[in-house]
Amino acid sequence: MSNDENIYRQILKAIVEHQLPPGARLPEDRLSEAFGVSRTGIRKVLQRLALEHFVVIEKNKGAQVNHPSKAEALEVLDSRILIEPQLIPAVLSHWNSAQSQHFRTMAIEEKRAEESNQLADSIQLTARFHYELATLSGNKVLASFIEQLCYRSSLILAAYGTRGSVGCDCGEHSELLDLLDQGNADKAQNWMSHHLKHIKSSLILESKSEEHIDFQQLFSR
Amino acid sequence: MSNDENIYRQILKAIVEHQLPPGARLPEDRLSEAFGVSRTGIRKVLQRLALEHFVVIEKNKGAQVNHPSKAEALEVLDSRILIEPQLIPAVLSHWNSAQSQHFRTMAIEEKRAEESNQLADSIQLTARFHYELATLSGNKVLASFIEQLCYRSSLILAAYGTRGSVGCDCGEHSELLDLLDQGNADKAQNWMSHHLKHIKSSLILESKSEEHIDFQQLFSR
DNA sequence: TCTCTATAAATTGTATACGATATTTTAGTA
DNA sequence: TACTAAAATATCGTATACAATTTATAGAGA
Repeated sequence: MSNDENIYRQILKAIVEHQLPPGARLPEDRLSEAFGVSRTGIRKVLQRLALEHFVVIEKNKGAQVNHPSKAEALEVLDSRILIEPQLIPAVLSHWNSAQSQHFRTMAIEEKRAEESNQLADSIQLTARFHYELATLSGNKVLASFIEQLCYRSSLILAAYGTRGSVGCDCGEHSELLDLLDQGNADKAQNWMSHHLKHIKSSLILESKSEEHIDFQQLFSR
Repeated sequence: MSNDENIYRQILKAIVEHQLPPGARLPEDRLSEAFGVSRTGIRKVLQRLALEHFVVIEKNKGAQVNHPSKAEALEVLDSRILIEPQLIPAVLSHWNSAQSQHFRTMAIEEKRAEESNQLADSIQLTARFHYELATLSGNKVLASFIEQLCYRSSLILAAYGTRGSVGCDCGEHSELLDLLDQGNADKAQNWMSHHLKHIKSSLILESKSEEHIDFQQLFSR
């Protein structure tokens, strides 16, 4: 793996695992010092992260971890709701016992991580489950888009998630695997749809002081 | 618009309008000279274009216009087939006579450009029609993904399109507008699906010497 | 004439330099 | 003390420099 790619992944990991919270600043000097490369290399990965919406770069102000707007949060989830269930038929056409076994293992690890409050692992595994499932559809273009949306979802949960529930309370991923093992496309599709809608509806999007605080109104009597 | 953005759009335009054909090399010096900025700025936009799959950067070899593989071509079209028809209901919910008028105008310009063999304009307008329609769905995340897929489709047509047919022979975009004006979601959805499948099936993906030539087999008797 | 090799040219990768902009600190004044 | 202004500091944007690598060229030998 190239050095750039390595740096990219480390920073992305820190963001999606909530080590770098939304709004955290990412000064180029500090990062270049930390990774032992010049600012040139750091700028490259920051620009990539910006294109992928993980950080926001403001001219002459540098990069900070993106704090997704409510609208963005909903759009990301809606996108997944639109796409992921539709991938199920293609996934089923590649489904076999080896695949099943692989995903079972992942689901178990995931559950274990969640139960033992291993936040970082839990987040990673949840995203990977959805991403690898999308990969099984055979369409790499869509799969990598879904991958991005999964990671963005992790960031969204950092901003709007209910504390503790990283993934979903609505049952386990293993339920989906049961349906896939049965070859039941319709039910699997429905399950996926409900699953994502449940995550969406679990977001706390109320007040949360979106960007602008109206002091005029706040202090009027 | 920032200067970077300006350079980015100019190069992207040249690629999707087939002025820079698949495989064309993009040396940093020439570009920096042409745009009157240092290589630093050029590298930035080349890296962006690479992330978006419009160019391919090979270590120590620089950038060249991407020559999409057959698999990539099919995956891009399949992605559009999966998503774009699904957006119709949301589009319809925002549909009104002003929108209709706007798209009618675009469709007419598009037809005119195609009839008078204005390749570049024709390509741009075709992509814009689909992109702006996606935007009307209200989901910016999906819309910008569709935008990218539309531009990638232009590049794919440069590589695998039948000469002349930039967009679609299967009727006009105005047909879709009729269905939208009627508020017929099902038919509009079907139309979109058929439209994209038609474009997909019009690609010439035969022999075309994909990457590796097997001389062993070629000269065996 | 062809092929191989050595040299030269072109091109990219990365670091550094320096001016521009933003942020913080400090000093001064009401 | 509170507020403003100015200086100092931090940080970014862009150009340039130089080493590393690839590509093109030229010449020698078969």
